[in-house]
Amino acid sequence: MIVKEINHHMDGNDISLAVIKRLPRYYRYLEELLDNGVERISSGDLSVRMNVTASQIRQDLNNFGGFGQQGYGYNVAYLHDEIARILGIDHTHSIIIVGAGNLGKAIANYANFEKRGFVVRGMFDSNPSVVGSECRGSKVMPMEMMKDFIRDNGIEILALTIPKTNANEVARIAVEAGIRGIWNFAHMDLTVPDNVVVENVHLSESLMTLSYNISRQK
Amino acid sequence: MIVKEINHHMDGNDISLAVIKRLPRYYRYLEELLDNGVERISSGDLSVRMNVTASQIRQDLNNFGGFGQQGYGYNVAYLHDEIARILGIDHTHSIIIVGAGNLGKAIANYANFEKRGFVVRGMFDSNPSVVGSECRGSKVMPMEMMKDFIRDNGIEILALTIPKTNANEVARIAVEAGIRGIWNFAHMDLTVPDNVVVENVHLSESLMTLSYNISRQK
DNA sequence: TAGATTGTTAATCGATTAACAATC
DNA sequence: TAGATTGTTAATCGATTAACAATC
Repeated sequence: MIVKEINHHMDGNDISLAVIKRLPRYYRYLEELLDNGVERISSGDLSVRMNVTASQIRQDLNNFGGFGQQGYGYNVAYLHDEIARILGIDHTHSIIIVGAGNLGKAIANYANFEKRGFVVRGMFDSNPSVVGSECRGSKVMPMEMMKDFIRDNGIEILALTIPKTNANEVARIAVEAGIRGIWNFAHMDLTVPDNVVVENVHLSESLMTLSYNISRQK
Repeated sequence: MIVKEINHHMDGNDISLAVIKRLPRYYRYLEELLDNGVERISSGDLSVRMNVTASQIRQDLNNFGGFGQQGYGYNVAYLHDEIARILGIDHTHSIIIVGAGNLGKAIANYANFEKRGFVVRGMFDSNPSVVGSECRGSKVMPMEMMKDFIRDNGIEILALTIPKTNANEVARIAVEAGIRGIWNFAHMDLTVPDNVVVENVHLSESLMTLSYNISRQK
């Protein structure tokens, strides 16, 4: 028996990546409107501010539900909170950082993440001379402790800021321990099971894209 | 008189962003093949390694030229170098970093960039207590010196690792001084002239995407 | 109510994949 | 030469934009 899929995508897994990648930007603009005391906004007004089409905004939002009202537009506070809920940032997430180098420390010290509910619960490093050092009020632990730490503390997210050499091995252990997502800064593609999410931040690739665009500029 | 556009896109500005974003990944895989002593590769073999279609690889590459040979495939070293040339990383680029916080320092210390020809020429910060401190062999300079420094040293790229409050103002000054591209880590959209390239790295947005995907995972 | 603006369908546009003749 | 594999055209698929009836 075929059940017609309901509109609001309760299964949630058929929304295109392009749409999902735009949600945080909507969220950022709504936050700003909220800070400026703006109560409501139409897709037309928002489209001008964000430099996208009003059509796209309405299409994107309607993937998740009808958050607006004809003749009125969208209530900023309400839409803001709905997007937070969609993004899963209406509750906290526990993170550990593996790799206590410059980048790992930068992320650990990044206050804004905590504001969004991403809480750094621990840091790990394989280098004995780094282990034990303090970073943002917590001591850097040795790699051997990672697996149990993930299990014991229900860690959801692993921020991976180590060279590519050991990245897949660390990922494998973290997956075994039940990690849900990996924020990958290592310069390689991780191999993980389907139920584990990987979000790549390949800084050198981003810089190469910039280089390309500069080169092609008249 | 209408001149039919030649195939290799000498004007260079009509290639889709999707293609361009894939180039650094091709480059990374070719580098790896090169390191492993692989001499030639077919689009079919590469497609298996990279988990994309062979068709896409051939289409992407043919935006820039016919780098392969029927019955043979692609010469790894040659294609590697050609992609480097396309990306504009066959020569060095001068960078300054504005914002000598954790992230700025992390980028400054990131040896891999130098390997790709991105050379950090200076760092700047508005905080007097940071100015003068050493970072990777060079002293952090006060913001007031940035404009002249860009001009005098022919700086191409500005890595912007400051809070959003002053980001647009710094960008404006850098543009006046002749900057070609901005690698923007600030949580906002910069407003720059058309001939200046902006590449955004919005870390919190990346983390929100990860959060979304975790939430939707069964 | 009249005007504004949504939600949603239809039309367009662009990107990906498939297919195959060309050719090494 | 025969087999392999490209470069490229055509077919398909998906995403964006336009249009407008529904409705607040």
